[in-house]
Amino acid sequence: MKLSTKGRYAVMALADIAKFDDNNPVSLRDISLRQGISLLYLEQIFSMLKKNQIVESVRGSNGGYKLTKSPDQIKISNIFSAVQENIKTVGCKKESKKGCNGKSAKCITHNLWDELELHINEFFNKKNLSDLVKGKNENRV
Amino acid sequence: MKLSTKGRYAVMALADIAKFDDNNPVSLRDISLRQGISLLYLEQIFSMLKKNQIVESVRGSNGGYKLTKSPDQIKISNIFSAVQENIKTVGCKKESKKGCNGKSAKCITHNLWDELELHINEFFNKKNLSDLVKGKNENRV
DNA sequence: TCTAAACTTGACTATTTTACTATGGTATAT
DNA sequence: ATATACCATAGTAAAATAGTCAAGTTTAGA
Repeated sequence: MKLSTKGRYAVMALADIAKFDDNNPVSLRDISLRQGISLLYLEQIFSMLKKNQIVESVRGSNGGYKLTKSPDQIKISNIFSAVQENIKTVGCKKESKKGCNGKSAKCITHNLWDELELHINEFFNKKNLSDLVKGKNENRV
Repeated sequence: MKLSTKGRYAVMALADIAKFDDNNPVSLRDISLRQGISLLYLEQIFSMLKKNQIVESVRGSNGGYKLTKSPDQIKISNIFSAVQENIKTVGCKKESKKGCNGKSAKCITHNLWDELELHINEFFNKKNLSDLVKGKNENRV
């Protein structure tokens, strides 16, 4: 069970932007250099973030990306759902696998995985971007 | 972020055994049929569970596996660590990747992932096998 | 005693997912 | 005008997942 880079990079990049409280757009090139993430990969991720109104873009030179809302209004869960980093604890929800379909027998552990999903999502709903940038600039590269 | 079948199957299989409170060993063949898990795959998983003293085996015909402890003493976290289903939220712990090594710059989101790991592990430490088999036999296949 | 049922072990493999890279654009500040 | 930035789609190498295959050993019971 591991977190993929897509979700992790998305949060890292947005936290990087959030560290500046001014309204200037931040270029992907800068984020790429600071966070050590491939520029082309970042572009992919930001395309999704933009589609989901987490960020807005400013084109042209000196352009880049800005957050659409203030950091305390952007929850980790918002970011994860935008880049389709979702939690999957159980395969027997949609598919009707043997031992766990709509019929009589429900797999013994089904409830456990549902609870786990809730438990994890609760965490992502509680945390927002501003939680990450407390003590701004202290570790800036 | 998803749970692999190895961990899920291990818990399912052990819960299946725990449903019987008697001391008779349960054969992998029976578990395989009831839970719809490949017998050969189960053998692999139980080899690990045995090495970690979660179960003990009884050889010969009418043999099978028994729990070494009572269900309420077997935590989900014990099972997961036995089959090496571990939580990995961050890649920059051991490897010294750019942007997050031992030096000055610590990746902005590092603490978040550590907290997430703690949050998830807390759940696995709280839950044990007996939590799963409450209302025993009601949905038995 | 014999044999089938059960456990044991290690190697192997197909499929899927991840984590990107490559290519070829379009838009715009300077 | 042009360099710098965003935008979009396709491809792909490596790793992880989810098993299978083969070749045993052990032992209860006929």
